[in-house]
Amino acid sequence: MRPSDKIVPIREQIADKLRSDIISGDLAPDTKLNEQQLAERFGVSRGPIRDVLLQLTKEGLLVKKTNVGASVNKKLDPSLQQLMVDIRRRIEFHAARQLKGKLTEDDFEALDDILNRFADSFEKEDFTDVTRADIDFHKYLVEKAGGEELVNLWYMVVLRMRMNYKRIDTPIAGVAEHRAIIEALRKGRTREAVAALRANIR
Amino acid sequence: MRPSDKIVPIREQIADKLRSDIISGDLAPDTKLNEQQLAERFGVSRGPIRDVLLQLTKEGLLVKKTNVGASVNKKLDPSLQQLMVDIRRRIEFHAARQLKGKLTEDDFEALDDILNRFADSFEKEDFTDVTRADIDFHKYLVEKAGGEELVNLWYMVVLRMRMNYKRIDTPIAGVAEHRAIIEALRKGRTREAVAALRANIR
DNA sequence: TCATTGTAAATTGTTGACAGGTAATCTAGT
DNA sequence: ACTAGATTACCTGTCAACAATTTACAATGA
Repeated sequence: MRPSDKIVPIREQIADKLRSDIISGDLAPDTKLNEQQLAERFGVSRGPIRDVLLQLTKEGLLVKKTNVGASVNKKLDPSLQQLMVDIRRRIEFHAARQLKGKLTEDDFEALDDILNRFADSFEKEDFTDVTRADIDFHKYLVEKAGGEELVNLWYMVVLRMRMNYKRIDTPIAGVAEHRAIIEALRKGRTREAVAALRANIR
Repeated sequence: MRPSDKIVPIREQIADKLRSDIISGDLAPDTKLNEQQLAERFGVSRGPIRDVLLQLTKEGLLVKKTNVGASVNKKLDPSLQQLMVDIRRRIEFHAARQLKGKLTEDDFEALDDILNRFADSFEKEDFTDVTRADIDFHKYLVEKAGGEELVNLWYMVVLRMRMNYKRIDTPIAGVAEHRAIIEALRKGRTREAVAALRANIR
């Protein structure tokens, strides 16, 4: 089976869409999500929608109250935000160390592709896609190092962080920072990679 | 509404039961969980069961494959385990710092109650309950400091850690270690509390 | 006027049935 | 006896209808 044949379950697609909407700020905090409305919007029944809402709740993007429903979570207070940054760094540093000498040429190619997407979207000023590419970039490294297992944990942290960076003050890092990470990894210079990541994650 | 009136949704109870079974080792890794069987066992339909399985998957206790089902996750490899310990410490250290001067007499009472449960279960050699009490103790602190938000993240880490400590080699800390944590917190000595936590989390 | 109680609308939780996919079993042919 | 292909049984994913709960609103009484 070719990679391009990979089928994506409906409920994953819905989850991705909602995640984007929340992170980009299209869905403001405290916005209530109605199961029926979402079901009609995506053309499915309420079952898969409930799954998605439960997932996003576990990821921290939503909050659910019994018999009331799900709504968009609020921003983190500063001290928690700092903790999240700290934890995210721990995870990605760990990934960088694990990956020393483990990345193939295919991997670097895939990372380059993601960075190109990043650059294109940046030029078009499509910052939602920029964010997506940025997340994909880091996700690739984390997954390669720790598998789906670690990605789950990382995802929770990074998504929650991203909710706090609103459109206006988006301190999105440029392409250069990411290239620095790749170059350090390619040369097997773990310390440099870690330093580049530290500068990039904030 | 008195706290004792708090109603616990069925699906929470089922989740708790399954979590216990997995952490205690009653359900070995790779054990497949059949939705229909669980539904009959708990006397509900498959709907709530699916919710629970999805939750536990997000917590990292289970792994789901599309159209195949959920099964108990494997143990973490050592390097990931170490990362988990590291992250858990970060979270609880953060909690200890946040809580300086914030704990009321009621809080200390509640913590004492939990420790008594811990001691009782320890004497009866009911190590499943010991684990539960241990988790409750730390959970209380984390929740007080960071709310449900932080608990979610913490939970994922601590549950995954606990899966690795099997019955035989359970290096469960004693009551004394926990008392030391409480005493340090009571006196407002954050550094001591952090040190006590560091010794306790391993 | 305000508080309270009762009713109605809307929304979530749950259920059972159906459709689609996976994996195990069986059969046929070498 | 062993492999390949077809068939069957089982299980998950999805759906639509029903039950239970909450919320909003209006009516009643102090």
